[in-house]
Amino acid sequence: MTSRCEMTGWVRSSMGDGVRVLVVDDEPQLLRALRINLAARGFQVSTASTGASALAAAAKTNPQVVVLDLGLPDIDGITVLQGLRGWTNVPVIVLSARGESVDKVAALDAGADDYVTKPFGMEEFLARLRAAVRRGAAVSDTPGSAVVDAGGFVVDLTAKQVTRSGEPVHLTPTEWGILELLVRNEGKLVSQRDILGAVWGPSYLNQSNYLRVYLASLRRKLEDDPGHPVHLLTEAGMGYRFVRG
Amino acid sequence: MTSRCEMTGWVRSSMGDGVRVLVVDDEPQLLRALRINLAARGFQVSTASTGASALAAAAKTNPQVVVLDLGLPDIDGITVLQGLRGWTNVPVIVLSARGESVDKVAALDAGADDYVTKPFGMEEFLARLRAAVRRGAAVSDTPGSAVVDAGGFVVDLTAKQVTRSGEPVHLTPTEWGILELLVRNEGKLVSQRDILGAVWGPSYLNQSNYLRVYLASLRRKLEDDPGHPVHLLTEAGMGYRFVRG
DNA sequence: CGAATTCTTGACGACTTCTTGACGGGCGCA
DNA sequence: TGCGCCCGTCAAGAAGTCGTCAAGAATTCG
Repeated sequence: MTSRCEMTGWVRSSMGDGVRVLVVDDEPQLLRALRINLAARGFQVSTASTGASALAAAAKTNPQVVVLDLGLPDIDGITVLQGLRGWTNVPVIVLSARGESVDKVAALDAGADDYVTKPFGMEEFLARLRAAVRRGAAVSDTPGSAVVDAGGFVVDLTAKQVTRSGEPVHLTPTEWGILELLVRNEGKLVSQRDILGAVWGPSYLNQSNYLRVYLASLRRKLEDDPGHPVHLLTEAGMGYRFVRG
Repeated sequence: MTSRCEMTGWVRSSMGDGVRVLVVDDEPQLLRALRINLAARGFQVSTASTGASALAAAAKTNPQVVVLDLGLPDIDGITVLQGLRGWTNVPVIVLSARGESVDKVAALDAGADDYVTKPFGMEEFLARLRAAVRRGAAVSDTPGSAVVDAGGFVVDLTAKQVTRSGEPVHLTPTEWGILELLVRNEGKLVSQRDILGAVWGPSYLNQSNYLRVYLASLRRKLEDDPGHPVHLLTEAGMGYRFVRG
C-alpha cells in the first residue's frame, strides 16, 4: 500500500536486509500473518509461541528487534521482558489487547520500547518496527562488531549467521565451525591440523579429506566462482586462509 | 593455534591433542557418560560433582573449556560461574534442565559461552564443546603478528605469509620452513645441517643439494636479482644467512 | 517412527610439490 | 694452469595433495 519507505528505502548494504526479528505470540494466525508480512519485506523472522521458548530463541538467534505479545500461555509477558532485559537491551515492541493501560505502563516500565494495541494496521506496525530497529542500531553498534564483511558475503560471528547479497545462507554445524575458525583468524594461515582439532576433536587430526569435502561445500555456498575461490584460499600442504575481498 | 612455533616451526607431528575439559555435574551417571565419550574423542577429562570442588579443580587443572551444570548440591551454578569469571575467561558451557529459561539468561549474563538443555544429544553437545574450544583458542592467540620487513619483501611469521610490493607470494611448505628458520635467526649464520635437520629431519643432514634447489627457488620468488641475492646470502661451506635490506 | 538433513567414506583425475641426477661456473690451492 | 670443491641452475619423473562426486551411515527433527 503506497508505503514510501520500503523497497530500496531504508535498506542499506551495511545494515543489510535480513534484520533478525523475533516474534512472540500465542495466536497462530497472527504469528503467520506477521511472519509472511515481515519476510516479504526482507526481515529474517523467527517465532515463538511461549515465554520459555521466546527466551531460548532470543538467546539463540540474538535478534535485532523483538515483538512480544503480553498474553502468553505459560509465563507473563512482563516476566519474559524482564528476562530479556537482564541480558540484552534489544528493542522490544509489546503487543496487547486494547485498553489494558495498566499493562501498558507496566510493560514500558519494564523496558519495552514501544507499545501496539491489537488490532493494529500493518503499515503502522511496520513503521514502529522500523523505528525500533533504527533505535537499536544506534546504540548496539558499540564494541568492535563481530561482523566480518568479506566482500561477497558477510559473517556475523555472534549471531552465527552468514548472509550473501542480503540473503541468509544456511550452513551446517561443521561448515560453520570451519568458517568461524578461519574468519576469527582472518588473514592468517590455519593449518589443517588446527582446523581438524578444533572442529572435529583431537582424535581426527589426520582426516584431511574431511576438509576437502567441507571447504568445497563452503566455497559452493559463499564464493562467486567456487572453482577459483577468492576468500577461502588453499595453501597446498600448509592449510587454509580466509581473506576479505 | 596457541602455537609456539619455535625454530623448527611448523613441524608436522604433535599438536594439541588432549584438550583439557572440566566437567561439573552432580549426577554420577551423566558424569560417567560424559567422561567416557569425551575421553574416547581424545579429550583430557577432569570432573567435579560439587561447586566447591569444581572451583578447586578449575584452579588446579586450568582447563581449556568447562562444562557446568547449574543444579549443584552445594553452591548455585551461577555462583560457580561467577567464581570462575573472577580469574579466567575460559569458555564455559552451561547445562540445565529444560524449560529453566530464566536460568539460561542469567547464566549467559554471568558469562557463560553457551548452554545446552538436558537431555541432549551427544553429537550436538560435542559440536558445541568444540565450538567453545575454538572460540577460546581464537582469542588467546592474538599477540600482534610478528612481521619482518626485509626491504624487498615482508615476512609475516604468524600469518605465515610473504608479500612483495603488496602482492602475496606463494611459498611451498618446504620453502616456508627454510625461510622461517632463516628469518627467525635474522643476521645469524645458520648451518646447512641445522636447516636440514629442522626442515627435513635428522636423517637428511647431508642432503645439501636440497638446499641448493630450495634456496634458488626462494631467491627467484623474493630477490630482485636472484643471481645476486641481497637478503638470502650464501656463506660457502658454512651455511646461509638472512639479512634485511 | 519416518523424513530430511548432515556426516562419513572411498575413488578418481588434475594439479602441486618434492626428489633426483646432471651440467656448468666460480674459487682456492697445488 | 689444472684440479677439486662447492654452489647455482635446470628439467623430468616420483610422490603427495587437492577438488570433486556420489553413495551409504548416522543423526536430528517433526
